[in-house]
Formats: sequence, structure tokens, C-alpha cells
Amino acid sequence: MARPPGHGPSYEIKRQEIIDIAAKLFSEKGYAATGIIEIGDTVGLAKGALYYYIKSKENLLVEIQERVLDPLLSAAAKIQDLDASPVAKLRLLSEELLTVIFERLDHIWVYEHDYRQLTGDNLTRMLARRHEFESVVRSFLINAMDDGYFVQTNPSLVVLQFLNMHNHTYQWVRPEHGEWDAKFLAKTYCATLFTGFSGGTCDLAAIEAEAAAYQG
Amino acid sequence: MARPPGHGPSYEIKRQEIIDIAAKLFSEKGYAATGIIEIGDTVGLAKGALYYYIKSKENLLVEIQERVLDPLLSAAAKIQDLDASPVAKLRLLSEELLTVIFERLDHIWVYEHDYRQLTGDNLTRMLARRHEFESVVRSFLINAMDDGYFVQTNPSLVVLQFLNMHNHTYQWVRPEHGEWDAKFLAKTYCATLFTGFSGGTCDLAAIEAEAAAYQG
DNA sequence: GTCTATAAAAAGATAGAC
DNA sequence: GTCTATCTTTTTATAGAC
Repeated sequence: MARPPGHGPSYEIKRQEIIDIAAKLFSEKGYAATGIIEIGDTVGLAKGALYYYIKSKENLLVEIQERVLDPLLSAAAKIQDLDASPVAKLRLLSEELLTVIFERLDHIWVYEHDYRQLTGDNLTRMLARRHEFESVVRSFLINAMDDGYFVQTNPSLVVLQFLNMHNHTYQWVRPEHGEWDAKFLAKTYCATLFTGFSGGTCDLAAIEAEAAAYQG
Repeated sequence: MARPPGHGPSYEIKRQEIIDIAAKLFSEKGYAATGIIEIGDTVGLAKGALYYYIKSKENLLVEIQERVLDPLLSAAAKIQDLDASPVAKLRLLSEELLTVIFERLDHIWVYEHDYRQLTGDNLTRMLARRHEFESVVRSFLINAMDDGYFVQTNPSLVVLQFLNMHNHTYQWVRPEHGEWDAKFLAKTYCATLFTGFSGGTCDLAAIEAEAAAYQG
């Protein structure tokens, strides 16, 4: 995170480039199956030089996780503070989540597959941040039920359906095809989920209009 | 699969037990991060004895994948042959899929995470079988649209929502808690999805009744 | 059938030359 | 900053004794 003292700005630039490449390789072969030498080869550095920039292999994994969680949690906090209906907030969060998935697809593969390979404090901290995000989703969904938008049911069950729908997208989406983007998928997912959660009584057009008003 | 000639029936029993244990360990630590020695230790065999039962580490992975795909594809084929409405077929397939997830949760972790570590023919064959299953889902959903149960849209988009909802369940479900079972989750998922896909016009009770009639 | 011993390769990480 | 050389451990897999 904070770079060692005595390094110029090019140090941090190269460090970020190394994390980029690690994320790409980890996403393709898995964290455990990717060697440090392979990362070095792809960056264009021998092992010794690579360790000048990184602390350890696990630390690369930590930074990749944070590149996912940072934008996710900051988006969640911003939406939480809006004076919008809970369904509009869910619609905005859906799009933010899918935006991260589209923009950092390789990071998401690592985020979804390899977080359990973290150890000690790294694992504890990362799990806490994951739960933090899920809590925001949960609060929006509970508010939507309490305000009469959705039928009252077990909140956990609704949270998990919402997350299932979004969090499995990384397995098949192809951002480079340009066929679908985050906004379109958010609209589609929310149409299905909100209609289902409300028993068909949801005014989708109104929700889209309200969400759009907050996107400027 | 076919056991080497000259072995008694206890050979195959122990072989299956080794695959059980491998699936458990792979699901907890990941395929690449689990060593052959660790598997031997858990089984209670030294490395040499272990290789008397297995061909290679990758072969263990192949067998685990097949333990998931075999019941999935045979269930899909059976449902396909029923003289039922496409929505009832989807409801039945949903329950079968969730049944496999509940009964072989450790296998599913490996199935979802580590299939890309297969090489050569193993990878090709396994990908083909995965696509086979998805084709069945696709055909049911297209039939449901053509028969007027669901609103007409891009089939791929409907398939992927259906699969997202189901295939991410392994991440959070806890069969040992007994709180939810496959039938309950299938009912819940299908209620959300079918209401969403139909725009709220679906008769859920009728679908449940029709599906139940086929379950004896 | 199960073991120990051994290969032969590759892993993560460090030291020190340049 | 980057390299090579080295350390230490671990990996999958085999050979051969018992």
C-alpha cells in the first residue's frame, strides 16, 4: 500500500502494472497454480527484481481483492446516503456491481475463486469487508419489503437471490464483445428480480426513471 | 473408470473412498493447492499406496467432475422425455440441480472452481458435457417463451439468469443446517424467475401441482 | 497392498554481485 | 534496479523392498 521510503513515482507505477499482470494470470490459471516466475516473465523481470516491487505472492492476492472491494464499498456508501426509494437504490447498486464486474473481469475471477487462500489477518479483514457489502444489500432489500415494494419474506433468501444473480455473471460475460453492458444487464436482472420479489406489482418504468435521475 | 484387471471388489470401494476424500480436500483448499501427500494422509495411506489406486492427480479431478455431470445429465434427459409443460420441466430440473448441489456440495465447489485446470482431452470432454446440460435448459426456456408462458426475449439472457440463480448457490448454502432443502429452494427460485420472466402472469400454484404430479 | 527411498522438477523467497 | 545464484521446501510420480 504505502510504498517503501526512498522510491520515486515510477516505483508505484510499475508495482500497479505488476498487480495488473498478476490479476490476469491468476484469473486464467488460478492463484495457486500460477508461479512467481511466470509473473516475472510476463512483466519482463527476473524473480529477484520482481521481489523488489512486491512483498509476497499473498500480498498480490490481497491487493487484487482490495481493487474489487474498494470501489464496491465506496459505491455502496454513496448510494446509501441518497434520498431515494429502496428499489431505486437496489437498481443503482446493481449497476455499480455489474460495472465493476465488466471493468475488472479478471480481478473478479480472482475475487470469487481465490479469497479463501488468504491466511490469518488478510482473510479475516477481507471476509469482514465482503460482509459489509452484503449488509448494505440486505438493508436495501429489507427497506423495500417494509415500504411495501416487495412481498414480506425471509430477508436472507432475498439477499441471496439478488447476489446469486449478480455474482455469477463473471462466469459467462464477455465485455469485449460489447453485446451487453452493465446498464443493460442491471436493467434486465432488476426487472426479473423486482417483478419476482413483488409478485408482479412493481412499476419498473418508475424505478428506472428514479434511478436515472440520480445518475446525472 | 474401468478398474485394472486382477483386483477384487475392495479395490473399487477404496478407490471411491479416495475420490470422496479428494473432493472434500479440493473443495476446502482448491485443487492446485492440495497435495497428493495430504490426500494420502487423510485416507490413511502413504503416497506409494495411494498411486496403487489412482492414475494421477488430474484423474481424480476428472472423476469428481463426472460425479456431478452424470446425475445432472441423466436427470435432464429423463425430464426432457416427460410429457409436461416447459415450465413444469424447468421446475423439475431446478430441483434436480439443487439436489445435486445439496447432496454433493464439496463436489460442486470443485466442479465450479477447478474445471479449467483440466488439460487436453479431459478439458474438451468436460466442457462439451457442460454445454450439453445448458442446451437442455435453453430448450426448456425457449419452449416456455414459444408456448406463451414467458415474454419473448433473447434466449441467452434468460438461460443465464436461470443458471446464475442456481449455480451460485454453492457459495452460501449449508445443507447440514437443514434450514432449507432442494425442494424449498427450487420453489423459491422458480417463483422469482417465472414471475419475472412472465411479467407477473404466471400461475405458480398450477406449475407446482403439475411438477408434483411427476414426482410420485 | 503397503511401505520407504528416490527421483526430478518446481515452488516461494533471499543474498549479494553488478 | 536488475541480475544470477542459492537456499529450503514442496511438488507429482516411480521403483522396488517387504
